[in-house]
This record gives sequence, C-alpha cells and structure tokens, in this order.
Amino acid sequence: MGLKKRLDFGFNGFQVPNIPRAPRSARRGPHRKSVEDGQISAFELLASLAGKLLQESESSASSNASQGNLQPAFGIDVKQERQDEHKPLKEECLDQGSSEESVSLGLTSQNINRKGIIKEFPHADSDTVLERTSVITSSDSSAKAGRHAKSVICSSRPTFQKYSGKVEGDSPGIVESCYGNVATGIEVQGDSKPLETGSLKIANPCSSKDPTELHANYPAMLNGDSNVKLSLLRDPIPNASFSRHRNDIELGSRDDDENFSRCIKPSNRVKAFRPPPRVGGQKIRKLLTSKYWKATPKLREFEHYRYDGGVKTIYHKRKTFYNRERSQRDTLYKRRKLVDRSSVVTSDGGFSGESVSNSPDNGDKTGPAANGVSASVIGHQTSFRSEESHVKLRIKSFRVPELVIEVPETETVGSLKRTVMDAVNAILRDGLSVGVLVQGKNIRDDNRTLMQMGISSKDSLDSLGFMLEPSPVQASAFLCSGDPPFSCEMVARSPGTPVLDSPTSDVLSDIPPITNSGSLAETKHEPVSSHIDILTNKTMLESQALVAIPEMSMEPLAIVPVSQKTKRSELAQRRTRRPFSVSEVEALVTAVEELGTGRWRDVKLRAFENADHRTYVDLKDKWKTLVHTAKISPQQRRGEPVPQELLDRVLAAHSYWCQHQAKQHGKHPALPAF
DNA sequence: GTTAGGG
DNA sequence: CCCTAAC
Repeated sequence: MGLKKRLDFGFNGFQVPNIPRAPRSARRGPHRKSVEDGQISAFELLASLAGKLLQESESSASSNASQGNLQPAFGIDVKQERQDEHKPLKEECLDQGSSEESVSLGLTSQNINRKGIIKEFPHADSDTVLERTSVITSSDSSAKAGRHAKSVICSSRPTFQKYSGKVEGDSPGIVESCYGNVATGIEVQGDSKPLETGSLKIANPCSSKDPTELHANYPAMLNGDSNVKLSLLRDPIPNASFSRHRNDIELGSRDDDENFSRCIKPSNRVKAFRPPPRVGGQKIRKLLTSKYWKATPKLREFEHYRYDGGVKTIYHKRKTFYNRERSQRDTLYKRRKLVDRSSVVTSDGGFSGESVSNSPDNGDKTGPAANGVSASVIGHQTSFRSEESHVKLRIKSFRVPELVIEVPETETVGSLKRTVMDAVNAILRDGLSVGVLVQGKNIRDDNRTLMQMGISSKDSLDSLGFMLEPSPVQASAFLCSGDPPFSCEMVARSPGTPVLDSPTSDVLSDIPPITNSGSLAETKHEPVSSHIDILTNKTMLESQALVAIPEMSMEPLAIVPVSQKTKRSELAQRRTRRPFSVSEVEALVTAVEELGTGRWRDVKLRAFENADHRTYVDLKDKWKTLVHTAKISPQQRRGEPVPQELLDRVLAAHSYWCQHQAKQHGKHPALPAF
C-alpha cells in the first residue's frame, strides 16, 4: 500500500491543509526547569568528607576491632527540628576542589543561624543521585534546589576505625573521589584499605563474563568519644568467615556485646564527646524526609532512652531495637540457607553498596575494587546449579539516607567531619534495611525475580542499585514522640541480651531471590515488636509513598527540597525494557509513513494491535528515538542496529510530516516516494 | 484517553 | 520508559 500511495501522493502533489499547530512546546507553558543542572551539591562534598573521615579513622580501628566493641555506638543526636528563621540557601556547584572549599561553601555563608545544613537524599534515582553533589549553604542568592538535587554520601562505606578526632581539614581529593563516584556511579575509594572493606558477592558461575560483584563495605560505627567502635560483621580474622560460609550470605554483625552511647541533643552530647570549643552548637538533624525516612518530631523519643531507667517504654523500644537488629542478623544468616543458589561472600563486614557495575574490572580503576578483598573472593563460590543463570554483582557503596546537619559557621572542617561521621554512624546504627533499586526504582516486591526485573547476568546490572533505608520497625521508633534529652548516654548491652526472633520483613529485601523460587516469602512482614502502632503503620505507608514532611516548610535551610511529590519510586515498577526489533521498527516506520506522526493511537492500532506491551506512547517514543538515531552518525548508535534504509525512511517521513502538520485531517496515507 | 515533550 | 501538561 505504501508504495502505490506514495506514488499517488507524491510529496508535491500532496496537499496538506495548512493548519499547522504550533509546536506543543509552544502551546504549553514552559516547564519549570530544574535549575541546578550540572551542579554539584555541597552535600555530597560533605558526604565525601564523612566518608573520608571514616576511612581515615579506619586505620586505627583494627586495634580495637577485636575488643568486642562491635556494635555501633553513637552519639549524635538525630532529631528533627524546625527552624523558623528563614535562611536563604544556596547550592553551590563544585566541579572539583578540595574539601575545604566545599566546606567553606557551606560554612562561610552568613546567615542568621550561621549554620550549614547538609542533606543527603537516598531516594534519588540512581542516575540522578549520581549526578551531583549539592552544597547547601545558608548564604542566599541563587538557591538552586533543583528537584533533582540530591546528594549522596559517597564514602559512606563503613569502615571500622577509631576516630581520634584529629582529622584536619585535609581532605582534598575527597571531592574528587566523590565526584568521580557520582559521575560514574562507582565509588572511588582511593585510599581505602583492604582490611577495612568487605565484599559481598554473588557469583555467577554460569556467566563469568559480566560478573558484577557485590562489594560491600561496612560502615564503621564509632562513638564520639574517640573510642574505636564496632564493626558489623567484622571478623578479627579477615577471611575466617569465608572459609566457613563459602556459599552463604555472610552478613550480619557480631553479637558480641558492645557499649553504645547515644546522644540526643547535640549540644550536650557533643560536649560529652568532644572538647568544648565549637562543638557546643552542633546539631545534627536527621530529617526523615525522604521517602524512606519520614521526619517526625517524635523521632527523638526513640533516642530518648536513658539508662537510668527513667523511661521504660523507651527502654523497651530500645530493646526492641536491639532485638530487631539481632533478628536482622539472624535472618541474614538464615537466609543463607534459603538462597542456596546465590552466594554472597564477604571478607569482612562490609556494609554498603550502591553502585553496581557489571564490568568487574571496571570498578577497579575507580578504586574500590581496590578494596581488594573483594577481588580475592571472586571465584570463591562453589557449588551452584549450573543450569541456572546467575547474576554476579558488586556493590561499591551504599547510598545513605538523608542526613541533615547543622553546624556553626565557625565550626572547623575537622569538626564538621566528625559531625557528619557521627550522623552517619547514627543512621547506620539505627537499623537499616537494604533497598534494591532497579532502574532507579525501589523494588519492594521481594518476590520478584531478578529475571522478572530485567536483571540478567548479561546486562542491566548497571541499573541495579542498593540503598539503605530505615526498616519499618525503625520507622516506628522514630515516630515515637517525646523530647529527647540533651545528653549523651552510654549504655552497655550485655552479650546475652535476649532478642526477639521475629525476622524483620524488609531486612531481607537486600538481595532479591536469584530465582523465582520465592523461598524468601516466609520472611515477609512479620511484626517485629509490639511497638508498632498506628503511627508506625502510617509511617510505613507514607514512607513508601514518599510523603513530604510538613516540617519541611519550616526548614529554612533545607535547600534541596524534598521531593514533594510522591514519585514513582516504589509504586509501579518500571516495565522491563524491551528493545524494538528491526521488524517492529519497520512496522512502525511504515505506519508512520502512512499515518503520520501525531496519530500514535492509530499507529498502534494499525501496526501493533496485538503487541500488548507496546503502547502508543511507546511507539511515539520509539519514533522519537528513531528520528534521533537517524540523525546521528552510525558510530554513535547503540543497540541493535537499524538498517539504514529504515532510518532513511524515518527521516523522510519525519521531515515530511513535520512540514505537513496535517494530522488533524483524517487519513493522509501518503508519503512521497522517497 | 491522547498527544507532545521533557526527563 | 516514565511522567505530565495540555488537550
């Protein structure tokens, strides 16, 4: 049909009613464009600082690591506050530069409160997250808080260390690392030390080509008083765990007991931990504003616990927390049995992981692979069922939930580092579960297989991400109301502390089942404690819906606006990618030649009537990409090559229909014979 | 429900 | 592919 008609309605002979519509774009108002493209948020810089800090302190951690202080201790007050004062915020773009620079951005600005806030958002899309670091400062002007502005603590990877508190602002390079990380999605750990990192891998015996390692690092948990703290899973003897659990998931932290200090109100707490000077005014606020963490004033109650026994409920909660923590670990162990087809090996407690790369070697240049440990572990896995395809991946780092930090402008960089570190530790300690991101979406359905999610050993691994998010239980804890005492408390937990045995649902969501065995179903949704109340439920729901926190409006320094809209993150899952085949392209081209652009529904009906998975929007999008593809050089094209002939037709049809925006007139089946 | 575009 | 504004 096409040819004949084309002849009949040659380009010249085809009269198109000249009623061109203005481009849609012209007709509709310009989109408010996100302002901050290309800018790097300060936050990430800070995050990197934190990471750096952790790394730095790790070196001295080993000594204490084996002492039993394996539990995260921390003393940062995490709480939500609101400020009435309005502070202009500004996001600075830092291409690079020393950490000091970045810090200064956040600290030098003058504002009423003289505070800088650092925020970190965990919920960003994988790509978005990696885009930039934003520095939030109280300074005014060009506050560019793009809707996409998100920061990530690049170096949040856990390290075990002792924090001496003497870190000078010397972290140039952090920025770079962070930046690189951001840009590539691969965490750069230039100075990471093998011992400190752990790796977690899922090896794919069947496809060694694209192995992606799951590289996990465990965050160091330390308490502010300069004592070395715990490490989850840290095994005094680095590879000891390997030998024991070759094919098992080696996650979990030691149950050894630990002391842990907790501070609720920064001011006091800070004092407790650090020497006087500028520490006094530090405040770290953790706003549970992201989808994952909902900020609530009540959060402190959880923190509010004291060992003086004053508040039983709190104590109880805390206990629950521990239990939960424990159960998580237990669950992880249990899980090993469930997932016999996948293997995860960690050399040492690692706890992080965000970027996943499918090119094993690729990560090396950025460092982490550097973590060496992981590398050595590869190929360690054994007994697999050869028939099944496995996905091998390596997690370079984890994204850390949002963190809001407030410190005096007069604060030193070193102090800032500590603050950030404390905040990070606090978060880590508060119980997190791992979220899995596919195509930037948080996959909540633990029962979906990787295959179903479009994650194969061959590709798509780059679209796989991990993040830390508060577990439901934790969320409930944060919702408890109560005013946190401004003090720091040290609490020692005895090793024998009983634990609840109920597994926490989301805890296991970190690693989706490799197969559709659905073996993990049993771990789903079991109440962890009696503390789950209405608020909890609400929280959970909201967290999934990414509800904006009302308090945000009160937060002057919150530069990066928390996504006000409930985005698709964990709602509908992104459809699996289904590249158009050449034949489909041809059908599309033919249909468009005949129907023109602008009538996608008709195109769909005509050429893809039976292709359920192809919506007219898909067709429209495909056409869009085809046009683009046809315009670029063949070398720039990717994916299955489309015959040039088809591309030529695409261009011809495109130009034709663009000139004759005559879609409103019924069928104009013709196209000039090209 | 469709279209057109930006993301 | 998703998301939305504008139809």
